[in-house]
Order: sequence, then structure tokens, then C-alpha cells
Amino acid sequence: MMRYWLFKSEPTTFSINDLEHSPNQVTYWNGVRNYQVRNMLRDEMQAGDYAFFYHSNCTPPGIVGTMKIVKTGYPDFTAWDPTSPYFDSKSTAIKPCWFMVDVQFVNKFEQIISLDALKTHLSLKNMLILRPGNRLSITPVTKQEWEIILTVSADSKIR
DNA sequence: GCCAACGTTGGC
DNA sequence: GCCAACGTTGGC
Repeated sequence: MMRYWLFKSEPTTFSINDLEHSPNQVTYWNGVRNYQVRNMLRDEMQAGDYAFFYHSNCTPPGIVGTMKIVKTGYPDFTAWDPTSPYFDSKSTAIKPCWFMVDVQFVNKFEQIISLDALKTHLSLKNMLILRPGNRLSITPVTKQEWEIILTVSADSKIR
């Protein structure tokens, strides 16, 4: 059963352009250090799932494109590197604590669908990203939400 | 740069 | 296992 997701990233750290220009347009999504999100990466995400790429902490924040999960959860090895900002001594190769998936670029929207724009769609009002105080860097998206947002993106192209 | 929300830590 | 203090996220 295919699922849909939304991945947040600060574009100054890693943007959709960075993904587009990665080798084979694929990258590992490392650095998740939240247990709820870890569980999604480790247990729930499947190859073939689709995800929105969301730019956070920028002007304006919003969804900028889509990507695809191409490798299911495996240990986030950047947690093992003492020189990495993502180092965490809790995690070892024998007993990994943190996980990541590989994602592949699919497309970039011609126009960002800003957080403000998302808020104007009644049918999207239950999106986790719109919930005040939601800080999960990855959230599940329903099939309906996925399709509505793609429609919004196609509409914005015509204008 | 402010601040609300909320996850994590650590003392007890 | 409770909960206050603290740190981080992220919109504004």
C-alpha cells in the first residue's frame, strides 16, 4: 500500500535544488533525531512512496516539489561520525538508534505552494503541517491531500 | 529576534 | 514515573 509523506528541510541546509543536482538525483535523508520520525523512517516508509519537499524557516515557507522513496530505512551512519553535527553516541553500528531512507528527485513545482496558500484550502485543514506547534520534520500525507496539492500546483502553472 | 509549542533531560 | 527546566523548531 503506497503512502505519501511530507519532508521538511531548511533550504540553507538542503534545498530541492540540492536534491535535483545530487548524483542520480538521489540522496540519503540523514539527521533525523526525533523518535516519532525515526519510527516512520524505520518502520513505515516503503520504496515507491512519494513525498513532498517542503522548505521551512525561509520566506516564504512551502511545498516546492516532489520526490520518491527509493530505499527503505537503514542506519543513519552520520550518527557514528564524531566530527558530524549529527553525531550521537547513543547510536552504534551494532545497535543503531537513528535511521534514514534514500529519496530521489521527481519534480520541482513551477511555483512554490506557500504555507499561506495551503491554509486557504479548506480540504487541507487537517494537514499535520498546518497544526500549530507541529515540529515533526516528516509527516504522513493522505492520498486526498496529495492529489489536492498536485491539482493546486497544476492550476498555478496555468495562471 | 521574538516567542509558542513541544520533545528531551535529569533530579527526585 | 513525575515534572520543571531547558533546548530546538519554525512561523512571524
